Amino acid sequence: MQRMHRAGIVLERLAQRYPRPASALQWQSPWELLVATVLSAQCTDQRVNAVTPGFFHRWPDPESLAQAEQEEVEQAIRSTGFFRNKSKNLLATAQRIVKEHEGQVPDTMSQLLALPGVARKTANIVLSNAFGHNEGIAVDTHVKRLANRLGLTDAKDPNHIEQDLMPLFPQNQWGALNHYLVLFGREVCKARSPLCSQCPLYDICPRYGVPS
DNA sequence: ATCCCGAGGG
DNA sequence: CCCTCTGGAT
Repeated sequence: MQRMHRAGIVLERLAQRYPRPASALQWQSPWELLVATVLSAQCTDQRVNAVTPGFFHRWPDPESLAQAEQEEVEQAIRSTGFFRNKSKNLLATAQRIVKEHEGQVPDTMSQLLALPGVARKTANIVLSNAFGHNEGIAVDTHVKRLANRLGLTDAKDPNHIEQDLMPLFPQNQWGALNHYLVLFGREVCKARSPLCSQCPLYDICPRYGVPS
């Protein structure tokens, strides 16, 4: 089966499984989505959701966070792990947004990548979900794993995987696509003991029924 | 012990 | 390509 055809089925079936890809859009602003995405690194969304209400009440926009002390940011996000890196980067990002983008989260790839702590995965999430720009596909550990299992790519480097995936999917609604892929990887095509018996893609998966 | 919706640096 | 950063859940 050709990869293009396989990708079409992936999109169609996952759209059925996740009919309302709104949870990535639960955030009120690009700023909230950016912060939540940064916090989600190596951390479950449950723990992210535990700290975001307090965070956004205290620092609702880049202007307010830009004036914070790193110490208080660390305390606020401690439970999400990597808190020193995350707080330093978020603080510097907020200050840069105030200084160079008039307090608004930028909406271009190059401007997002220039923010400390923001690489392609985070930039793609923000571009596709906050701004509706279909510039790239967000490749995290989940997407990396499932794309390989489904035979959509043989690459291991996330940037190569993204280049392999982009031509396979119609270049629209990538916000929803990014959401589907991450959810599916987390909930079904799990790293250990994947739920193949419940998988909507088992019949097109080269790995279905193949031991280990 | 091991893993989790990454990014930066060597 | 490798390593490090982190707490919390299991």
